Parts: sequence; C-alpha cells; structure tokens
Amino acid sequence: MRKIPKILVVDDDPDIVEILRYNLSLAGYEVKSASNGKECIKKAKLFLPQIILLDVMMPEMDGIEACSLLQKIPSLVNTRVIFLSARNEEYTQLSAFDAGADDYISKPVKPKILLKKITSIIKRINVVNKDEDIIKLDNIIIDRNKFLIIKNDVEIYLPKKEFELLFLLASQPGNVFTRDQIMNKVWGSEIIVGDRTIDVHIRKLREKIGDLCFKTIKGVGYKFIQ
Amino acid sequence: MRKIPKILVVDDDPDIVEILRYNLSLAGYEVKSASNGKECIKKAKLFLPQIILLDVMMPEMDGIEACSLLQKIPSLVNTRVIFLSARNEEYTQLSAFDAGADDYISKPVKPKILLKKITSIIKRINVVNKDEDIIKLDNIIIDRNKFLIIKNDVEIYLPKKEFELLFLLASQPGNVFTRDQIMNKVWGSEIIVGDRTIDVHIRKLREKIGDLCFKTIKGVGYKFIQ
DNA sequence: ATTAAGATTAAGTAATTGTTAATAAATGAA
DNA sequence: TTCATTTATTAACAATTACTTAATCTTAAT
Repeated sequence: MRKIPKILVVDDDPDIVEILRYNLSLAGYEVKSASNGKECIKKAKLFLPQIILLDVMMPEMDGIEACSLLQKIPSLVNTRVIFLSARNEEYTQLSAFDAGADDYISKPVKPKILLKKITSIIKRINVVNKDEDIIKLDNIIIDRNKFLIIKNDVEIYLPKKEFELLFLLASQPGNVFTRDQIMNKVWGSEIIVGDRTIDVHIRKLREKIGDLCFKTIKGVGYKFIQ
Repeated sequence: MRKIPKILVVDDDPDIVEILRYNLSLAGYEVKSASNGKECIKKAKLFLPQIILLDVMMPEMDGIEACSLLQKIPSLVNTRVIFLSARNEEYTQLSAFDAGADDYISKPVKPKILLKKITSIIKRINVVNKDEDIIKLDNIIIDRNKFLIIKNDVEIYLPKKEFELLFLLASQPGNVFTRDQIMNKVWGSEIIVGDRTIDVHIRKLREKIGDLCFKTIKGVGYKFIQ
C-alpha cells in the first residue's frame, strides 16, 4: 500500500515535458510539470514530489539556481533532483552536483534507463513523514494546523496532548515508540509525569479513534497501525 | 563523529583500480579493492562499504551477477552499487539496474564527477538510516523498529525477551551462540537467572517460528538456521 | 548403560499495562 | 474577575502478560 510516487518535470520545451509525462505516467507515476525554475519552486512546495527532473537552461530561473533554492526548503529534504541536460560540459555537471543534484543525465534521454534510475532512487527513499504538518494515511488525515483529525470523512477534534500523541505515533505507522520517546516528544524532557499518564491518553485515543489502531508492545511501547 | 566512508573498488584492470584508489583516498575515503565478482562478495561482507564501484566485465563472476548476489546480503542493505563500465549498450545498463544498481557510469570515468556523485550518495545515506535494525533473510524478516517478525508473509509478535533472543541468533545465521553470550546480550551481565530460562525461551521460539530454525549444539549453545 | 545436558510442562512470581474515578490545572466565556 | 467547562494528571486497584523456576522427562555422547 505504498503511495504512488510523484514526479515534477521541469523543462521549458513543451515537447520534452510531454514525452517525459507520457512515459512516466505510463509507468504509474503521478506527474506534474513546470517550465522554469521559479515555477518549479512554487509547484514543488505544493506537490511535494519524490523526484524532480530538472532542465539546466531555462528562462526566468535556470535549473542550477532552482536546485540550490530547493535544498533550503525543509519539506523537500527527501526530494531527489535529477538534472536532464543537453549541456555536457564538465563544469556544468560539477556545479549541478554542488547545487545539490542527485544525478545528472545527458540528453537525449533514454526513457527506459531513466525509468530504471527512478525506480532505483524510489527504492532507496525511506518513506518517513518528516516534520510535515499533515499526515495523510489511508482512512485518516491528521492536520496539525487545525488540530483536526478526519477519520472516514468524520471530523474529530482532540485535546492537545492526545493530538500530539496521535501525531507522533502516526508519523511512522507501524513503528514502535518507546515510552521514553513518547515522553520526550510529547511532554518534553524536563517535565516529569507519572507512569500511567501515557496509558490514560492512549486509552482516550482508543476510545475516539478506534481500539485497533493502537497496538501495545509490552515492555517496549506503542505503535499506530493502519 | 561521522565515520570515514568506505568504498570497495572492483575491477580486473589493476590500472583502473589504482587510479580510482588514488583519487578516492585523496578525497578522504577508505578504499579496498577486488578484482572479480567472487572476491567482491567476499570482501564486501567483511568490509561493509557504503559504496561499491563495480566493473561489468570481469573473470570468474561478472559485475551483474555479483550485484544480484550483493542484494541478498542483509548486512549490505545500505550499500550502494555504482557500475563503471565501458559497455554502454542499453541492455547492459538495464540489466545492471535490474540487478540492483544505484547508478551506471560509462568509462572513461571523469574523477571529479565520480567524486561528486559519491558525495551526493553519501549525503543521502546519512539522512535516514534505520535499516540497521532490520534483519532480512530468505523467508523471515525481523524488524526491530516495528518489533515485528514476518515469516512467510505472516506477522508474528513476540514478547521482548523472545524477540531479543531471536534477533541475536538471526543476526548471524548459522553461527553458534554460547549460553554465556546469549545471557550477556539478552539479559545483560548483571542479571542472573537460572540455566533453564534460555531453554524455555528457545522452546517458545520453536513453537512460534518453527522447530527447524533453531539448532541445539549440545554443550555449546544454539544457532539459527534458515 | 551411564551421565550430563537439554526439553518440556505447569505453576508461581514479577512486571507491565488497563481502567476508573477523583482531583488539579488550564481554558474560555460572561 | 469569576465561574463553568474542558483537559491533564494521579492514585488505587484490576487485569493481563511475561518471565522464571522447579520438577520431571528425554536425548545424545562416551
């Protein structure tokens, strides 16, 4: 049940965009496109793609500059940038890597090989929800901006501590969080509260969200399961 | 406190090995080499490099076959394989990626660009690294992040001690662990419990995971076999 | 055949978590 | 501010699960 990987194609040549979009869509990826660096940044922030295919020479803002800016966007830490370019001078490639490129492919692009590369990159990306404000899972959406849970299209409001606890657990579904980790993340390391506090909050969550969503690993901690 | 990254260079041409070794050492990497696929596997297991630079055509065992075999070695889940090859036919590249390659670079190699690629790969490896806690064998996966065993696609939850015991034994399948070693690793050196405690836990594991997985070496200890 | 090591079982003990209700603290509205 | 309401924490106890032991049986090696 892995999400469909998202790819942002950035090129000022509409033909190239179309060829790539065709091949990538066919391979099952969700594709969006942009035609220059500025648009790339804007769309990347919203789309949060796993991979950006980036041309070097473009109007408005070139690929290298765009790539540098992308590196500074926290929500894109896990996004990989692959340059596609007709410029094969060594210094261009080197500056691409300096700007944070993950790969540099010379045009003309061989679609099959590009697809293999993309597959191998996706394979390596760890699917971790990092510091994002919204967690979207199969039948539950957790929105920290609104302190709102939407489960099966039903809105549920939770008190702060319960929300934080759920948010933490759901940030890595399936993974166990020890009581220590929970204590530190939700309560902070200075505050000391009794042993049963976590239990009680878990209990409330089980009541409101569903018993089955929370698994106790005795002697270890709790985990959220979908 | 980041460790010096390790790179294994595999090529049957000693000149190429030397050039690469020179450049990589200069860049601050720890380098070892092998001259064919078989040697590559053997050294990779011991050296546990972050990156393997792998030639395609070699005597004894070619790079593609070696790469396939590398993928099955649990301790190398985080090792990236970059092919370096003079063979640029598309089908060779495709089969390299099918074998698990992370990249494919055509010879002649431009050292500067290779170094940039390596830097960018290392950068990505260090971001998230939780795979250390997962043991993947043929038909069993032991995932300490989830405190979960998956055997033949069936999920099995184990109590803490049983989990730790299994995790220990399976960390080196085929190797015997003495009762002392087990005691120290699973229970710790301070805690003292009776002799039969280990037996009972082994028994529980045999019930849950399968009798045949655990071999008793009388007078010595136990081992996990696949 | 003897013996020492391991296997098995059930029962007891220890440890951890669940539940409830009472109380304290925080929040928000009049 | 004051009061009402919601949320957070705690304490006491119940329930559950895990761990260990002891007693007995089996096995393998010499």
